[in-house]
Amino acid sequence: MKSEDPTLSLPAAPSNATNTIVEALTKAIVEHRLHPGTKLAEQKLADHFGVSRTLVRQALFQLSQNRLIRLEPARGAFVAAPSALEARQVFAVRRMLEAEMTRAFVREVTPAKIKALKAHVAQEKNAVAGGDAAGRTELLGDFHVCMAELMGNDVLAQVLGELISRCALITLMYQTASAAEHSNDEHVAIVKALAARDEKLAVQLMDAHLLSVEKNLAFDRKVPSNDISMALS
Amino acid sequence: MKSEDPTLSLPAAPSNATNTIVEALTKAIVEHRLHPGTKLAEQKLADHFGVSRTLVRQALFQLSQNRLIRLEPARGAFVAAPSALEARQVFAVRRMLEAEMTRAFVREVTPAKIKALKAHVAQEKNAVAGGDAAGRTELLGDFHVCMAELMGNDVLAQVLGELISRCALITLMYQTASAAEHSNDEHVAIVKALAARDEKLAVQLMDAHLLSVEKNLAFDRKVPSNDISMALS
DNA sequence: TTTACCAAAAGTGTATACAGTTTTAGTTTT
DNA sequence: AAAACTAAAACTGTATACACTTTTGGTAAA
Repeated sequence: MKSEDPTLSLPAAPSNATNTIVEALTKAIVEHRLHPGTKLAEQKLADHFGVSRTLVRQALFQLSQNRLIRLEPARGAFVAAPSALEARQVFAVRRMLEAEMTRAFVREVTPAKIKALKAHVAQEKNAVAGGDAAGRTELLGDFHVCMAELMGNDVLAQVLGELISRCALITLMYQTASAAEHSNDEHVAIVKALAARDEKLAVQLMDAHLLSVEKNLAFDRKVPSNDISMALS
Repeated sequence: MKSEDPTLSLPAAPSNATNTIVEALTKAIVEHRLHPGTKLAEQKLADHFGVSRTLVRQALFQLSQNRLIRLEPARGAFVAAPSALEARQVFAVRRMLEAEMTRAFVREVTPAKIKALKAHVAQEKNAVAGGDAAGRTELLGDFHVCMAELMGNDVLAQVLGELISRCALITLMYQTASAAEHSNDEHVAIVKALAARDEKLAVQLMDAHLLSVEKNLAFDRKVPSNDISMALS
């Protein structure tokens, strides 16, 4: 489902080692093995990955652009703790963008596209049934990126992907298992409206869905911070 | 007009020297002193700015994330040459996002906000009257970011800003002076509709405006590539 | 004349070294 | 005992060094 057009590919993968580090840290943060606020010291990471600080610094800079970590001048890198305000703003933008996306999707819907979405929703169901919070969150987010990709607009898919990954931390921190199940049900309903070419209903369901996801986040939870090597091993 | 909330501030300005380089290169690219395709050799830039390659590399990486340059593994950095396809996709996303933004703006419009927009449009008029293509393009783009900021959603302003800066190169390459004047007129009309709280009209004008900007880009022009030190001196 | 090849030059990718800052821990002072 | 100070340790920011890859320019072969 990932686009492979080289002219539009993301951050131009600077190298392989750096990307390995980025992915490992992303996974650790997103899976809650590294809690918000945890300090990521460059030398410790370099030792852990068996590379020099140079590559670690590249990786940290990339992660800071993804909003997964915060870079404080002369103080170092810390796992980000997105605020409730930021979450609300991200969701407001998503509602704007996805309302129009849904409208456009209905206008050029095809049986093949519906089939692809249905396949995706089925995958979600499995992930939600299993207990894996990280995989579940990723798939639920991918549904929206999937729609964008099916419309053939790589820029849209990328912008939406960034917005979703930006609130992935938030969603992961605050979304309960039952809320995830609810999301999956709503995806099913949206696909049904898309298949029926019911523009008004599809847009309304999408908007309600995003509002519901946002409303179900429990912003009052708190999380401790912990050790790097523990989390990555 | 710029938001100063530290929790939402952009790429966490890694340092000052790096940012100086990023800004100097951005200006040079956007002002067409560095043409698409031009190679940006690290050592030459380092010499020019009187720093080590380390800082230049950081700057180049940042520019690659802004899509102003392309990073080719083991080959180096080149000024980007955005394709017509990418331009169309960026504008499609902008139309989606800005249609909804306009709708939301009308719903919470105030005299103060209208006043701010009018002030901005007046600034544009001056820039368009003068001959400076770079300043003109920046101000015309800022009108849209300005609307986003007036709505108090920093994330929206940032996403929109990225989209606009992403097609700044395209716009600059292909937009004529007369088209710029046309844009300014359309901004005036949009502000008028916003002030009248005419949602339908405002949205329609915004959509037409973006379509018009896109349609007036002359994608068939070609540009040569040239020397770094010339362009930066 | 064109193509193929090869060595030197230039350039990128990564590691290391060093300077300046922040954090830590111990000691003194109130 | 708490607060204030200080020196060492740890860490970040930047420069430099070196290995490896690409580009270049020239020579030889077709």
